[in-house]
Amino acid sequence: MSENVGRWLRDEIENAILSSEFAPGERLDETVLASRFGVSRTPVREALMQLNAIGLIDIRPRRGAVVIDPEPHRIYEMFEVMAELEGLAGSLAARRLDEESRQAITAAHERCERSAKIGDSDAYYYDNEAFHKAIYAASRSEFLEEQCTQLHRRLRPYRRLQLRVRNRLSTSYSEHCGIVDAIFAGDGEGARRLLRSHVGIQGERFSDLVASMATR
Amino acid sequence: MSENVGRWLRDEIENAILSSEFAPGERLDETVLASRFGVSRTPVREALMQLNAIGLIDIRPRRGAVVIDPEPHRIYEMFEVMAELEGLAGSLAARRLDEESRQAITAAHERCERSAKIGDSDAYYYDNEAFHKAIYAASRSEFLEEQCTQLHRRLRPYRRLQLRVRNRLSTSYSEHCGIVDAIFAGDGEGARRLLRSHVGIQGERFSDLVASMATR
DNA sequence: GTCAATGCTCGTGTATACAAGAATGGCGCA
DNA sequence: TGCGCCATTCTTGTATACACGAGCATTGAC
Repeated sequence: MSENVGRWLRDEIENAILSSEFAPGERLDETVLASRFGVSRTPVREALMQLNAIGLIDIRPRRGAVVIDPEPHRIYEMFEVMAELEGLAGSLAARRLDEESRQAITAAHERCERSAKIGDSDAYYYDNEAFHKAIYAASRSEFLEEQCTQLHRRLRPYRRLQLRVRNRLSTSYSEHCGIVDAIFAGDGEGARRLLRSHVGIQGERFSDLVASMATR
Repeated sequence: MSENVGRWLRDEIENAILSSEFAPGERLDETVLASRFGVSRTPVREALMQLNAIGLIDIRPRRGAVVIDPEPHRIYEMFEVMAELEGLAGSLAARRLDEESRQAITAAHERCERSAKIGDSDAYYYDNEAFHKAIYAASRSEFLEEQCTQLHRRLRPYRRLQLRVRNRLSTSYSEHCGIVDAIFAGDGEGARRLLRSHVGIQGERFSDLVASMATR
């Protein structure tokens, strides 16, 4: 439990939304949430305000809060921006790589390899997240790291859906290999280009996304 | 005045911070703010929470809120990310340009020309902002537009300082010309490259920034 | 004289009460 | 029987009260 109830609640509700326990479009009643978590309405309101600022829910005056239900084209736009930021992180990482970051990336990359080899999509999901976070950290730009982490969080549910697509696991891993090589070789532009196409969703991957969103 | 007091207050306090009325490092007392704006502490707290989420202030439990005083290297990182996002916006704008966006960009560009010619740095400051926003809109990516607008807002005070630097006005305008040419020619990669170097702060422009921050 | 501990005061964190607006259901009229 | 308007109820928005924690000052002891 975090230092104050509001932040703790924000994390709780955020996780509930990201894990689809609170479905998109669902109304979030302050009183219901308050009794569910055993607190008063005040910290619930604080948590909702923060989620509103993050962009996870929509609060309309006198109308209450609802979980945002983003349209596919908006998800696409978010991936587009994510690709750009990850590309920047990769290019900075390649230029600024130090021993510590190199080890962190290597470790995460090897965990991805194991998960991909045995085809464990859940394990790969977590290892993949660690891999990308290692690259954010290696960029040595705190602000960029924060922005990437935040956007990554919001896109988390859709990333998970993507991994279900046939062959995506091994494709993803082989793309990781190229990215690691570029970063370790100090090839900033190469890392940028590879990360951009790794993260972005072009062509049939967009229809995969739409399809998986429809059947969820 | 906005629909609810909290949002109105957020804007008021945000403007006060961005215009340096509330200096970096300054303590924001809830009671003082409440009496100053003639409201109770509740909406003040809501506004502060939102500003905290945006990243303009820092709220520590039982310690209250202080205006964030970003270090120069962090400002640099923010410009670095901004450059990347604007580059993306420019490349998308070049590929997706329609008549409406073309006219908006042209209009803003011509206003910049007038302000630059007469050396009116304040007018140029506003026209420049409109110019960049026209490019965000031309990208036809709502999410990217939001992200750019938000980051632009946070960097606003420093942009203003930068314009004070000798010759920056005319240099900036001539860079705009190249950007407009690239976008109108449908040259996405050219627009991206030019915008990145236009927005980013490399070399001596970083020391200019640090110097202007110190003497403000 | 200096350092540490305790107590007081100020300010934030949470709860609750009250008011205002929006939505829904019922009743009346066409 | 259907549509529209009014009233009631529910939910949010704001205010205020109370409690807890942190910081600072003062006093006592070494």
